[in-house]
Amino acid sequence: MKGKEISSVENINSHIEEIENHAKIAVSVDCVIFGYDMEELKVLTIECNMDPYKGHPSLIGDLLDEGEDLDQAANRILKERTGIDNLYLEQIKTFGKVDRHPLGRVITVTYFALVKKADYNSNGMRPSPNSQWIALSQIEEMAFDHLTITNVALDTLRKKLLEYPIWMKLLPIDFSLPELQNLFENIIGKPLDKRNFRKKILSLDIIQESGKKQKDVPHRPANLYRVNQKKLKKEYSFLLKNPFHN
Amino acid sequence: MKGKEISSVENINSHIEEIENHAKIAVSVDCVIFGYDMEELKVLTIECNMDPYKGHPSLIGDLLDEGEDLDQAANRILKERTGIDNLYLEQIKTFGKVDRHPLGRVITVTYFALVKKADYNSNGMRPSPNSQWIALSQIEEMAFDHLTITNVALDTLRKKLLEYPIWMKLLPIDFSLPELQNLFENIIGKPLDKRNFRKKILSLDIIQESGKKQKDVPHRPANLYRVNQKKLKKEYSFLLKNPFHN
DNA sequence: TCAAAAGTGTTCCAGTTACACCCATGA
DNA sequence: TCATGGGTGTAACTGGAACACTTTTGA
Repeated sequence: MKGKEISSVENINSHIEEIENHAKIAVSVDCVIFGYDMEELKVLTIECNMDPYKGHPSLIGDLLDEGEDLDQAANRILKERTGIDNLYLEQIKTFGKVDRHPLGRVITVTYFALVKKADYNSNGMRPSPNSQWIALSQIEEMAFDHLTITNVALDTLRKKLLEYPIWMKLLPIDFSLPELQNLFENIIGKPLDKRNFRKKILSLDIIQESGKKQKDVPHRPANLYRVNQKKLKKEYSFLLKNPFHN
Repeated sequence: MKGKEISSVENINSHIEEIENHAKIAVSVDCVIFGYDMEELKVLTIECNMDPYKGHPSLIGDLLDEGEDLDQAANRILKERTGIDNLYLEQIKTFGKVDRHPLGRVITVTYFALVKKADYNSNGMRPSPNSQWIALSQIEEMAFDHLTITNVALDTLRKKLLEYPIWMKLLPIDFSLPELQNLFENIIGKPLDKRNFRKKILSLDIIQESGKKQKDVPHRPANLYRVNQKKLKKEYSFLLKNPFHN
């Protein structure tokens, strides 16, 4: 029996092909925007007004424009919705189930972004009235496949958190070690030993004492730290700017 | 000064919007197909016949069809090009620079796949004549942004390799520890200590002696091992089937 | 002076690294 | 008997985990 040849040779990657006549598809970019208010990790959502998901929170996103790169689109969306430019963002995954959106076929490229909540609240912009921060622990359902997306984003964040000091993108300039530990516990989802946590973080040499202390707390005030910029530049320079990986 | 409201409320995720009239875009799925022939890690490529990349190797891919899920498309492409169904595959990243493809705008969702080369060679299919396996060490240029994609795939593979025994997807049923070590060294890119490597792998309890030995080698024949199916089922069941993460 | 949370060191264990010689086979 | 690569154990080191008391502030 003579072997059949594997597939034809014609291919988008090898030969000229009629791209114009081929199926084109709507592509959206959705962002899982994380913020941390010294208590809980939250996600910025907008209320969905579309059957069958009416009333459910959905992620922040938009359709990709013709002449727009993916990272550009993510940045545009973040700027539009938070008022902040150049947020830390990273592509997560692309979701493309045929029936994932009730309006028709839309595949979505997803990103996660990290926002300092103080910036969000104090830029002179008024958030759109039907958007809100929801604590991760409070999220039960979301529109479309957005709960799945949020969970994948959280997994990604968890992993990155242990590899790189991206937590700094969620914190104000001055922060305390207990606040940082709480952030970690929130994201990782389990309590950490205080002494071991401090030892670990301080050994990284990525933060330094600011000299300041907490004020007006009904207990011993914590020392405030800030990021060691030298170390940051030397070892994590990609955290200094918005990384365009594309 | 009264705060300006952030963005309008209308949005693909919140309100009904004219999807039909919005920009639609060609979407392709490209696969970085890895194979290992007991010597080197290789990638399956096809020769590009399109200016300005004529003659360069490119990845295996195709345009996404209207009613096709992303993972489905990846599977279809792999089946078409390798003759094998249900290969191990995982989504890597989506690349969407506006000018990445000379035929027009095409964003590409990329996957990596792992093939046992013996399967590829012995399924009665004749590979298409202009496709070939290229050793990673030999790859210098590729068409489009495929070199970038391949490098990202390799990074992903490197990380996964240390976390899960996905290397089994590259090896024949019976394999020796020196072969496995060589595979690791090939992917990680540096030599490993023989004793430590064996200790580590054997302690995972994921392989067991098959009782067989290498034949016709001009030196002491190595013991052949195979995967411990019980352990595999218990701890890595996702390796038993093609994982549809979407 | 009390309540509340901040800050601080040491010991133990497990996993990783470094390292050198004998063994089985075919030629 | 030689050349070639296969197979084996131990000691030192490193990083993580467990764990309890003292300090500082505001009320």
